[in-house]
Amino acid sequence: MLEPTAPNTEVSRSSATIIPGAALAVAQVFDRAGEQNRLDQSLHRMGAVISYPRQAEIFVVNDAADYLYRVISGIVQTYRVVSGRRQIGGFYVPGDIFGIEFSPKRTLSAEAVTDTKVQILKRSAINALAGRDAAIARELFILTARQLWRAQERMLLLVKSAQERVAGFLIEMADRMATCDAVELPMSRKDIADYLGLTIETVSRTLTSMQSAAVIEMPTSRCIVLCDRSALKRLNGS
Amino acid sequence: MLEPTAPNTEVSRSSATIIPGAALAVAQVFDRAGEQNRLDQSLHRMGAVISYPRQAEIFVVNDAADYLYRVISGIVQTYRVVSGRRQIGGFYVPGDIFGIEFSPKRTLSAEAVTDTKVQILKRSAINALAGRDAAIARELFILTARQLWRAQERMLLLVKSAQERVAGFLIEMADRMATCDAVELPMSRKDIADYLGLTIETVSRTLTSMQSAAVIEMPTSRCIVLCDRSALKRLNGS
DNA sequence: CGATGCGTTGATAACTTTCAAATTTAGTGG
DNA sequence: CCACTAAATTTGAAAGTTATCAACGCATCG
Repeated sequence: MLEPTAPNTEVSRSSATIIPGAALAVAQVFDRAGEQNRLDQSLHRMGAVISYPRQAEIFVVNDAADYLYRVISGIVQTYRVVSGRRQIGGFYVPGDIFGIEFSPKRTLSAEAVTDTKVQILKRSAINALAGRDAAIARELFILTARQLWRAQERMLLLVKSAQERVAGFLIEMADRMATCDAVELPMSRKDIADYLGLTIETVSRTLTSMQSAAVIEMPTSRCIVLCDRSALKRLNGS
Repeated sequence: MLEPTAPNTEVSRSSATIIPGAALAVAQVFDRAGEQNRLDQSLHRMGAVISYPRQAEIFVVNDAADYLYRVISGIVQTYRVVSGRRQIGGFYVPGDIFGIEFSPKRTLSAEAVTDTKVQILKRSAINALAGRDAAIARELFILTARQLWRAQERMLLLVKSAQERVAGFLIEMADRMATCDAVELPMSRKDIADYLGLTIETVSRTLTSMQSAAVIEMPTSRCIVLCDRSALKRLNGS
C-alpha cells in the first residue's frame, strides 16, 4: 500500500482546488445554517495530497486505519471480497471523505476508479483536534451520521428488484455527479453490478430495457441521459 | 406518537438497571481502553424512562428527530415501508442506542418488538453537552461509526443467497443476545424476513433445511439452537 | 369449540444468474 | 492514423433461486 511519504506526495497549499461538497451538504440540512465548518477549515491546512492512477490500491483490508481521506478529484470506491463475490461499500466523489472506521483496522479496501487525488488526514491528528475542539468532534459525528444515512438508504435499495436497484443507482449518481440530465459514469458495469449486488448481464439488460422504454438514452455505454426522471422514480418504487 | 410526558414516564434514578453494553463494546475496540465513557456516564443521569408495550410505535417517519433512545429492556426495531415492502433498519437490544439521524426528521419508524423500556435523551441536550465536552462529542462519533460499520456489514449480507443471509442472521443474533448456543428470537418470521429482504416462506424453508442438515435445532419456532457454528459460518460464506 | 394469528409445506410462476457467444469499444504498437 | 489485440459490453438460451399463491397444522384466546 502506498504510504503518505510516497514520491508523488505534495503538500496541499492550493486549497482553491479543494471542493468542500460534503461539508456544505451537511451544513445545509443540519442545525445552524450560518455556522461555518470548523472541521472543513482545519482539514484544508492539514494533510498532504497523493495522486493515484486508475485502479490503484489506496488501502486494503487489515491495513492500519491511520488516516481519513478526502477526495479532491476523481472517484474512489471501497469494496470487500467475500467468497468470490465483491461487494462495493460505496463510491466517493470530490469533497467526500472516506476511510472512517470503527475499528483500528480496515474492514474495507479502497481503490481509485479513475485517476484520483486525495488529501490524507492523520487519524491521530483528527482525534487530537476533536479532543480539543468540540465543534470539530461534532462535525465528525455529523459526517459519520451522514454516511450512516447513506448506508441505510442503500440497504433499502439492495432488497429491491433489479429494475428498482438500477433506477435508484441512476438517480443517486445523477444527484451526486450530474451537471444536467446526463450522467457520465466513471465506473464499469462490473463496479455497478457489485455495488447493486447484481451481475453485469442483469445490469446491462436492465439498462437496455430502460432505453427501449425511452426512460434513458445511452449515447455511449458510460454516458447515460435521464430522459424521464419521474418514470425512473416510479421504477425505483418511491 | 407517545411523548416523553406520557403517563408511563418515570424519572431514571435506578441506573443499576441500565446495561451499558454498547458503550462497553465501543471501549473494547477503540483507542484507549482504560478510559471511562463520559457519554455513558452523562446519559445515566440524563433522560426519563418510558415503557412501551409490544408492537407500540415509538416514532414514525417524518416525526421531529428530537431524541436519542437507549434500550433498557426489551427489543426495538426500526423500519420503513416503501411501495408495500417493509425493510427493517435494525434490531436494538438492551444497551443499544437508536434514533441517530442525519436529518432533523425521522427517516425510519421505530416500534417495540417486545414489551420495552427505553431511556430518552433530548438531542438538543446531547448537542449542548457535546459542544461543551469534546470527549462526549467524540464518543457520539464513535457510537455512530459503530452503527455505520454494522450497516456496512449488513449490506454485505443483503447481496448473498437466502441460506447465507439466514446463517448470517443467526450468527449475529447469537453474538448479540445468546446466553449459550440457544437463541431466543424475540421477533416473528415476518420481522426476520423483512430484515433479510426475503419472504417468510423462504426464511421458514431455509430454517427447516438447516434443521434437516443438523446445523440447528428448533425446539419451538422462536427458539433456535446453534448445533454447528462452524457449519453456519461456512453457510454464511465467510 | 370456533376464530385468529403464526408458521410450515407444496406447486407454480417470475426473476436473476450462469454459461456461451457475438459485438462494440479501448488500448497499443507500427 | 490505422490495424490489431485485449477488454468491456451486449445479447441469447438454459438452469437455478426465490416469490407468489394456496392449503394445512398448530397454538392461543375468547
